Amino acid sequence: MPNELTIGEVASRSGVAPSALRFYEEEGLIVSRRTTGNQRRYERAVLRRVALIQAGRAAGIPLERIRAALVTLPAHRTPTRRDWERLSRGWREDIDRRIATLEALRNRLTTCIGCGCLSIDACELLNPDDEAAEGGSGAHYLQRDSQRAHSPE
Amino acid sequence: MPNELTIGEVASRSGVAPSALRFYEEEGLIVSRRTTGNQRRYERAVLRRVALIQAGRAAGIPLERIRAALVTLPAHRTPTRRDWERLSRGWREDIDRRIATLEALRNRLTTCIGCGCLSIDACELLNPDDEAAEGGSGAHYLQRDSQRAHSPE
DNA sequence: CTAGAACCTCAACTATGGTTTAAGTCAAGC
DNA sequence: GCTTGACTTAAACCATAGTTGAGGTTCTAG
Repeated sequence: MPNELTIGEVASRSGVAPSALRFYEEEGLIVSRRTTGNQRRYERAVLRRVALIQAGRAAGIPLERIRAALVTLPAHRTPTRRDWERLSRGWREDIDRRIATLEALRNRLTTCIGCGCLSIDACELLNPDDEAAEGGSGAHYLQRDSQRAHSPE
Repeated sequence: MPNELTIGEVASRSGVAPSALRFYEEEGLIVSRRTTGNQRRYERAVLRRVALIQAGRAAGIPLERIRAALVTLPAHRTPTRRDWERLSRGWREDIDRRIATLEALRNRLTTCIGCGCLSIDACELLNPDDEAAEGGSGAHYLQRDSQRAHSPE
């Protein structure tokens, strides 16, 4: 059990491609020391950080926000509950907001499908502004959140 | 009340930039006829389609999927409940899956914050593979969905 | 000592979802 | 009839989140 890891080891253990790890390092999300031969060596703690990055990505949190959260964590020492609590609070709010947006949209879809309304023309999702336009834009109720995620598969 | 709309009218009524409307047309999500002077004129029905595009975008559904859904809708006639039902069923599943993923992550965050566990090292979110790596990748439980959305503000 | 796997850098490329810019055309009001 | 605003195209550009490829180096095993 080595206590320093090569990029390949981190990659296979975390499921993140070496190219992505290098990219995360460029972006300041993780760090590495270099061997005399200029190869990266990672502390085991980097696995935790990479796991957090993956969690954040899965939640649609932009890398920049993840980076901002990670810099508040100790780079070497195991994070304390306090560290972790601070970090996750912000993300929770984010996730809550995104869930709320999706649920609102889902409800609207359901209403539009299930409604016994005489005319589909009365549906607010399908008819943002069509008849009753009075300047401004339709579909205000759809808050676009700043989510982003990539399917690397 | 004109029954054909210029691109500027569609833009201001829908809240979508003219450049985006042209882009949607290129991508086959909407159509327009041209005046003798080569300017676009839109049927009012395009407003409904644009509203759907916005709804899909807000849900993180990729444009290509939205396009696929839209081609099943009548281009000119008002969609019937059947049309609409068919389209929205697929999206609902998508939204449900995305909500489930987010909720799973949120629960994990909450557990990790709230747990009275002796060591944060025991947390599965923070320790995907760290001690107990047996090949493969960590954080399997985080299904990355193919969401995408942009904040145009 | 040498083959081959794993690593290095840098630049270019991918995909999505558009915006911006340049150069020119059209439509409407005065 | 002319100015002004809205429209046209095409190509270039933006951000995010990486991947790919070329060309070269290092590490490890036999």
